[in-house]
Amino acid sequence: MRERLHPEEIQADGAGFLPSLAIDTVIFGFHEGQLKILLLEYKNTNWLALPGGFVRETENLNDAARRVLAERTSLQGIYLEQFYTFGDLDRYDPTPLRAIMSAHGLNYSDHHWLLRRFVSVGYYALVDFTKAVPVPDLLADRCDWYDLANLPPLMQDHQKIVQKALDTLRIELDRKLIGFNLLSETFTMADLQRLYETILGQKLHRSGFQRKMLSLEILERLDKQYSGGAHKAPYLYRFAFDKKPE
Amino acid sequence: MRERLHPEEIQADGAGFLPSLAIDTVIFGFHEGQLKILLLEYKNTNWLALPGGFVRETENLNDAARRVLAERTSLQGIYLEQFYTFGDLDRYDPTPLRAIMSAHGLNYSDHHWLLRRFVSVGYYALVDFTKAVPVPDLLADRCDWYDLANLPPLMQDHQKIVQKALDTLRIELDRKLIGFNLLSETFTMADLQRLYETILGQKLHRSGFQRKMLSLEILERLDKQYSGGAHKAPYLYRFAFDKKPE
DNA sequence: TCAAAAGTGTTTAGTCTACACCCATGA
DNA sequence: TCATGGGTGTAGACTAAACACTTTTGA
Repeated sequence: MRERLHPEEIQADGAGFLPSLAIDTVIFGFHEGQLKILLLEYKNTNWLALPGGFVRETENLNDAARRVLAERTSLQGIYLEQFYTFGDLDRYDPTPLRAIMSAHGLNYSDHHWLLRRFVSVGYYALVDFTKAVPVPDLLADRCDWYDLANLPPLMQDHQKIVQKALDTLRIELDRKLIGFNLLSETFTMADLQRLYETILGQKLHRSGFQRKMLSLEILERLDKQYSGGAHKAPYLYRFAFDKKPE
Repeated sequence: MRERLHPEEIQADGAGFLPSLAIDTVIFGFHEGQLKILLLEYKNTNWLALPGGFVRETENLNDAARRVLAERTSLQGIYLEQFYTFGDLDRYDPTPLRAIMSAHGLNYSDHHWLLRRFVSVGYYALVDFTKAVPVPDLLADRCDWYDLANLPPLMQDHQKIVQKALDTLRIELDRKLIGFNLLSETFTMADLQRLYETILGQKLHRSGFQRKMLSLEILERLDKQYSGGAHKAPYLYRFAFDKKPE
């Protein structure tokens, strides 16, 4: 079921894939008050990059993005949104990829399809941190979460892609009620508020936030959660998909 | 200065352009209370299509869109925004293009690059209707404005592209103050309101609209316009770019 | 002086902010 | 019973909607 980039695909002339077109995904997670994204670390280099992939000739663009997402997180049915297509010429810098390929003991000609210019369609995904199982791709030896607030340098223009994804996420946050996709199925109002504050980068008023969220009428109140803390137990909530479809 | 698709480019194997990648532009204009878009009519067929083009190998994606826009409207420095990239498999229907090429007396093999699958990056542009000079491309014999409210059937998925462009325009309308790009340099408050009402598809309250626009502090009030009507003359306004940059 | 359109004032309703208060809970 | 976090109440500020009133213009 799981499909990966196979060696023969790397060596071939890109056959079976649409040429000059790539996909990059910014996969957001939320854990311990921190927004995180999934990054790949390439073998024998210090290059960090966004999970990406290519579009099969017989595959919808959006399906290709879903496939990339599923390959890296082992998750299906995740919130995924296309946000921008990056096509500047200065994206085209074969140096890192050549180094990565060398690290694999592969030395291709400068005309290898992976070294040519790509236009890349950017997607962002919102996943439940506790459910995702990061899986490296063939060229990488690690796939891990990194704090968005403290990102290491990224390959090519991936820093710019992350920034644009975050900008889009902030704008869409209240318009599309997408924040819930970053939490477990049940959560407290405080969890939700911490998430919103982290994404937006600003404090929100507790009582106002609660009222606003409840007024949307998309939250289902469940039993209280007895956390063991010396204070009133908070209610748990669940996002009720059916109550107000987008 | 003006660059067009030359015959040798059509006949060649797409050399010089990024393969499998296209650009489609939804060019909005506003005239006599109607939102309009520019469409191309192909020779000897009844096919109508959005102005489009391809990306040169040595050209930024956004520059390619600007080039396409300039070629069709003879305008520079126009508001242009990328809004979505369309990559479904069912976009791929070579029938219309084959018919168009036949109408030109050209009979190419099924492997001609124009007949292969394309992923298309969608842009929308907002132009001053009175300034644009529609210019057909090589394959078309007409380039004209059509009422958005009464569109004829379009080629391939162009109807869907137009709809998505309009959806985006509506969402961005107040967030980015982009409506002004559709009017002449000076306009009355009534002009502006009619434009907003047309884009949003709903009536707005006159006094509230006026106050809201003025409160943005981006409109510069000029002399009154004596229209000859038997009523109070309206002020002319100008959009003051410098007052509140985006 | 009248009708029509433009500009502004005013009343009202709704929403958001800030603070306050009470409740539940385990130490 | 105390401290702490959770839930709701409420007064004031701000914003938006609806309506009314005045002004300007040419017939």
